[in-house]
Formats: sequence, C-alpha cells, structure tokens
Amino acid sequence: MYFEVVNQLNQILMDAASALSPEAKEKASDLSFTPARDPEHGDLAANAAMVLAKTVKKSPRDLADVFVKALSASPLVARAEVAGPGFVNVFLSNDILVESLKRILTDENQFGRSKKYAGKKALVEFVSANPTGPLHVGHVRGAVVGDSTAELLAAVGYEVTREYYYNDAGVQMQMLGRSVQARYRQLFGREAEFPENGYKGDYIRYIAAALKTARGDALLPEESWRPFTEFAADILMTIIMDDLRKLRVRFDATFSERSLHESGEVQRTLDRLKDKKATYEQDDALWLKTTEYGDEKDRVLVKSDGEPTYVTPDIAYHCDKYERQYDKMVNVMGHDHHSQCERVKIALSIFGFDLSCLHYLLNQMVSIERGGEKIKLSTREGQFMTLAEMADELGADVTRYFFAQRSYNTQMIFDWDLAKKQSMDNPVYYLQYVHARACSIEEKARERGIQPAPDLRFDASPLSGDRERLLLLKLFYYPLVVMDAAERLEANLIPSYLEDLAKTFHTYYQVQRVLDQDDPVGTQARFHLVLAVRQVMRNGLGLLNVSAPDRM
RNA sequence: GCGCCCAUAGCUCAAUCGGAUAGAGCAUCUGCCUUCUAAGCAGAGGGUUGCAGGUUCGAGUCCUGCUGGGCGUACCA
Repeated sequence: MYFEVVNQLNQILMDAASALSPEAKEKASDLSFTPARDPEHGDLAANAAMVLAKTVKKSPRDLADVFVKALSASPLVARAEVAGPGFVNVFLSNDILVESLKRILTDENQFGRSKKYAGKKALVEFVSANPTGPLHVGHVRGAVVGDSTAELLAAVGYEVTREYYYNDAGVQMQMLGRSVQARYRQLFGREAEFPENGYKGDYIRYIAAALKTARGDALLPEESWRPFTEFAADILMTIIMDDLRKLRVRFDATFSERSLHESGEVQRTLDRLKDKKATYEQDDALWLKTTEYGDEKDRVLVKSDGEPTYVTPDIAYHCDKYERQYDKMVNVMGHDHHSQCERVKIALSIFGFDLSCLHYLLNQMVSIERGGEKIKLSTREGQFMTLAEMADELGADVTRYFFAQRSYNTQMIFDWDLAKKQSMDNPVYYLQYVHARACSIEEKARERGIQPAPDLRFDASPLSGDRERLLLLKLFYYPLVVMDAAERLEANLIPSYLEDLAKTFHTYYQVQRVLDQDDPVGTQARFHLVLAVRQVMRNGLGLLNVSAPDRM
C-alpha cells in the first residue's frame, strides 16, 4: 500500500515537472516523497521544488505551488500545501490509511514483505569463525547482524543462502591438532611437550578426553597431528553450530577451506592470477601486485615454504561465490579484517568481477560493561565472554535485540546490567509488552463477543482522530522501513521503528480506552487498530528473530 | 608514518542514504493505578553534534585540515 501510494504521488510530481521544461524532465525521475518527521508537515513530504528550482529558474515556493495544484486533484490526497523554503507537504486521505490497515489484517505475516527482488539470489556469509575454540561476543554480534540481514533480504524477495566459511587448513588448525595431541598423550601419563603457541583453554582437555573415550589408546603411536585436528574440528564445529542454535541462528551451508585445496581451486586461482600478470616471484615466494591498486606494499600469496597464505584460498572462495552467480553477496566480519577484504577485492577486480554486488559489513569491536566496569576481553588471556554464556544468562531475545539495535559500524558497549534487567528499562520487553498487551485486549474483546468484522467491513470513522491517525500512519510506513533496512543493509532501522511504534501505542493505550461498552462503533474500529499494531509488531520482531509473547 | 572506522544530552544510542525546531532510553526531579496488564503513561531540566574552515536554497550528515580514541598495517589466521 505504501509503495502504491507513493509511486502514484511521485508520478504526479514527475508529470508536472516534465511539463515545465526538457531539463526538468530529465531530473524528474529523482523526485520522491518521504515520510514527514513532524505531523505538522503532513504525512508525506517532497523536496522536489527545491531540487528543481535552479533548472527551471523559478523560486522554490512558486514551483511548489505548481506541484500542490497537481497533487490536490488526486483522490489519495486530502490536502497538499507549500511549507518552509519550498517543501510540498501532503496530507493523505483517511480512506487510504484505513485501506492500509485492512491490508495488514488481510496479509498478516506477509505484511511488510515484498516481492521486489523475487527471483534474485543472495548469499550472506557470516560468523565464519575457525573451529579452534568456542564463539565469543564478537562472533555474537556478527551472528546477529548476519542473520538479521539475511532475514531482511528474504523479506524483500531474495532467495537467501546463509553460509559459514571456515578455515580447516593451515597453521592454526595444525596448532589445534598438536594441542589436542599433547593433552591426549598426557591423559595416558606420557611425557608430551605442549606446543609453544598452543591452545591452552580447558576445552582442549575435554576434546582429548572425548578422543580417548572414542578411540582408546589407538592413537598413541600416531605421529601426525592430522587425525587430532580432524577430530577436534568436528567436535568444535558441532559445538559452534549448537551454540548458534541457541541464538536461533541456522546456516544453509558450510564451506570448508580444505575443499578448495583438494578440488584444485586454490591452484587454479593462482594460475589465473599469473595469467593476468598480476604476480611475481621473489625470495622463493609468490607475490600479488597489490600496490598497483593502492596498497602500500605487495602481498604474499604463496610463502617460500610452498604453503599459501590466508588470503589465497579466500580469493579462491570468492571466485567460487561469483561463479555461483549471486545477485548480491554480503560478507559480515570483524572490522579487524578490513585490510584483508581490500586484498580480496583487488584480486577480484583483477579478474574483472563486478564489485558492486559484493558488500562487506565490517562490525566494530564490542566491549562489555558489567557492574559499572568494563570487562577486558582477550582471547589470549583466556578471558572472554562466550556465546553460550550470553545465550544462557540473557536468553536469545535479549542477546539478539541488543546487537540488532545498534549499527554494526560503531564500536559498542554492551550494557550487561541493563540486558539482565527484566523490567521496563529493558527495550526488548518494552516491545514485547506491546504484543502481550494487544493479545490481552483481544482476549477481553472475545470474552465480550467482539470479533473482527466479516470481510473487514466496519465503520472506520472513529479512526480519524489525531491519536488513531498517528498510529495508522506508523503502520502505513512499515513496509518502507523494511525495504530501506534491506536495501541499505542496516538491520538496526527495524528496532528504531519498532520502538517508535511501541511508544505511540503505549501512549495511545493510556489515554484511549479501546473496549468501551458505551461506544460499540468506536470499540469495533479501535479493536481492528489494535490487532493491526499487534501484527506489525509481531512481523517486525520476527525479522529480528525475537519472540512475540502473548503474555508477560 | 600510512590505511579503515568512530566522535551527537551526565551515560548508552537514534536521526528516513543533504531537509524543516537534532530525538529516544537510562539516570535526576514532579505527577498518574475502583474500569482492556503501572513490564505502562504525562511533564521538567539537560546540546555551540570534538575543533576550524569550505561546498549550497539548506550540513550532525559531503570536502579539507587539526584534536582525541579503536582497529589494521606478517612469508599469522
């Protein structure tokens, strides 16, 4: 409904502008209405007159007058006026807002969703932590941002694949295996030297114990670290996926680095880079000429010992993504990887891939504040907040919401004490309370025999009051918020909107009785309004994968 | 040194991709429960958007230069 209305109004602007001059016609496609911030500015506002004033050589206000005249003829428009320096403000007819309300009740779970990108494929790669230990807070942020973004893309029509890429090859995995191997030998009382930079966490001991249970002493004579790595990686991946499930995060696919080596993709990628004359050999190593693309120094692709560096399989992986032909690829990772991304992008552009469909969401660091002091998070010191701890102590709803609420692009301080509070201070409950409250009203209504009108035919005139209209408008905007959030890849727009809607609803509830025995017509109308608010709240929370409880 | 990102109320964060008088929540203060959930609502105080310039009808948002912080800058991943 929102888009139908705005498109119609935009068309009126375009037609009016096109009639003025050829130059104006060229610019006309940029003209667009957006929701007005201030109720006094109407429901929708357009800056078209100010944008076009110069090309048409007219004053913005005179030009705005032209638009207002054209808009006033539309049945969608109750009133249009010129305001301020030349804004065109439109007040929508109540009929349209009521139509939108009915659309919500008809579309239910589908309201706010769109088919705009139907037929397009999107890949969201996120978390992608190596299976060398349990997930910690930083990964939680990535998990929530990635999963919410995937949900949003699906909401606007994309066929979305959630993918987890993990490095199961290379030095770190070797270290993991050797750490387990040492612990395993120690379990049998053997002398075993623990590797210098090995993983010291307790979970390594558990894995060793599990290995002993599974295989007994069969691996004692084993010299190679490989079987230990394999065993440990399997267990850790299982733990990681179990932990993620606690946050309601599930993946459609995992992609292993090792498979890229085994299939020859890594070698093929190197060959192709050589063909492009983008590499050279020096000191027994193979280098990529990244300086030709603005890097401060060239980067090593293959070390002098013949092993590829981290970036090489990563390039191969991204080539594979491109070959799988996605319309949009989103990579969610920690900001500390940004220089890594740049190198991958350089390689991709050498191959001539279109970088505009590849989006990196680099989320900034998270610190946790608890009891008034910041908790230092350091994996090396073995001091970290794990995903499991967060999910168990705070629950999936709170954990997810706190991360979804903030832009991924800013460093964030996680207020543990607030998250822990089960009260009105906690924004999650504030939103959920809207839903529970609406459910409660519905229950009371049904007790009194009040039900949704058949075919939604009810007298909507009681909804033309200022307070009702305000709610109708917020509901009307919802599809735009979803579209914006999806197109801009900013999931945090959803919480902002929902908090605004919640505030408006709670205020309304306080001043206006919904079920009023002395006013059956008003009751019927307001009842539908409440059901619509509940539906939108439920849909919005659903995009964040946060639950909408019937009771609290 | 160089690169990326950030700086908004005492605190945590928004601000419809350049729009109208910069908004919420927490904290502080003042009110509101015989009637659908007070896990709520109303009101008050709190700001030179780090600093200085520039671009234009219009800048928290864009460009330049500073200041202050985070991260990166490996033949680690």
